[in-house]
Amino acid sequence: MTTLTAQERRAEAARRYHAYLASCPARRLLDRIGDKWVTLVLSALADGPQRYSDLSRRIAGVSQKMLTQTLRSLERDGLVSRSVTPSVPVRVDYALTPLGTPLMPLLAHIKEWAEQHMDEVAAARAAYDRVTGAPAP
Amino acid sequence: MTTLTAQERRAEAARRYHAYLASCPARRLLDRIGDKWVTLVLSALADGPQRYSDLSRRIAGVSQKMLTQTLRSLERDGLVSRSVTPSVPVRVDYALTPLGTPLMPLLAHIKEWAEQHMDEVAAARAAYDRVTGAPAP
DNA sequence: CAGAATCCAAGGGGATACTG
DNA sequence: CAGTATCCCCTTGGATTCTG
Repeated sequence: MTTLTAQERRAEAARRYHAYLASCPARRLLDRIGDKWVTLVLSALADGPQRYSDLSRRIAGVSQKMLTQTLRSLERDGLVSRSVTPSVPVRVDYALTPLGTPLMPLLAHIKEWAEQHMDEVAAARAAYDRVTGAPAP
Repeated sequence: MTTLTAQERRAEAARRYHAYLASCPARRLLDRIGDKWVTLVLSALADGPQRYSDLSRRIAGVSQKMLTQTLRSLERDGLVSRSVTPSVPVRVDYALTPLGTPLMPLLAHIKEWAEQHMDEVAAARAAYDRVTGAPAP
């Protein structure tokens, strides 16, 4: 007999659901481009190959840790290539790959939607806060 | 004289950059749809209005806390409407608004891209891990 | 039924310092 | 120059309990 409490059944359902989400392509994509630095790095590289220090300057708000971590993850995903020139000091160039390039039109599409609709969202938010009386607790 | 150390100048640049990002429409949109439960709730509601308990069952992995919090934020953004029927016990229905509805084609577009390309990303990831010898530290 | 409130563990991410 | 390593804070989110 599988005697499970309601709690245990819910926990099991949640576990399965998480496994499902981990395999969902759309969710995986959103996890990547939802990352703050990922989109910024990709957008910067859309203008052409860049050195590490160039990226660091262009994306002024990023820490070295997050920049390196983001670049590593993008390299691992095959979206960005990393090429080292063994000079002194070393020079490292990053660039979009053939796999990463077709991502840019999608980002452009998202940006377009945002510029068309996000002001309405902002207005809705202001109206909501006016009614509830709370700007953002 | 504005005598600033290199650290102070970098900190100031980061501060400005964060302020810029907070006002960037595309970034704000990505922050929303990058949220795990937001997309799942919106997708569920795309099938028509749903009660709280319906959503809770359909999105099996979500806690009540996150479901409520997500619904509140979506209501605040004007993407979802909340209607209370004062019966006993109360009944609450959620639905996409005219502002939230046009978001669905965008999500469909993202999903389409993901299903076309995410397997290549997975392959790149596997190749990367094979070379580096690390499945995922 | 539809939440609100509280507690708490895990992880993300910044600041700093060091290196080949 | 292009990182790596470490510390540490603070947010995120799950579990639990209580209510109208």
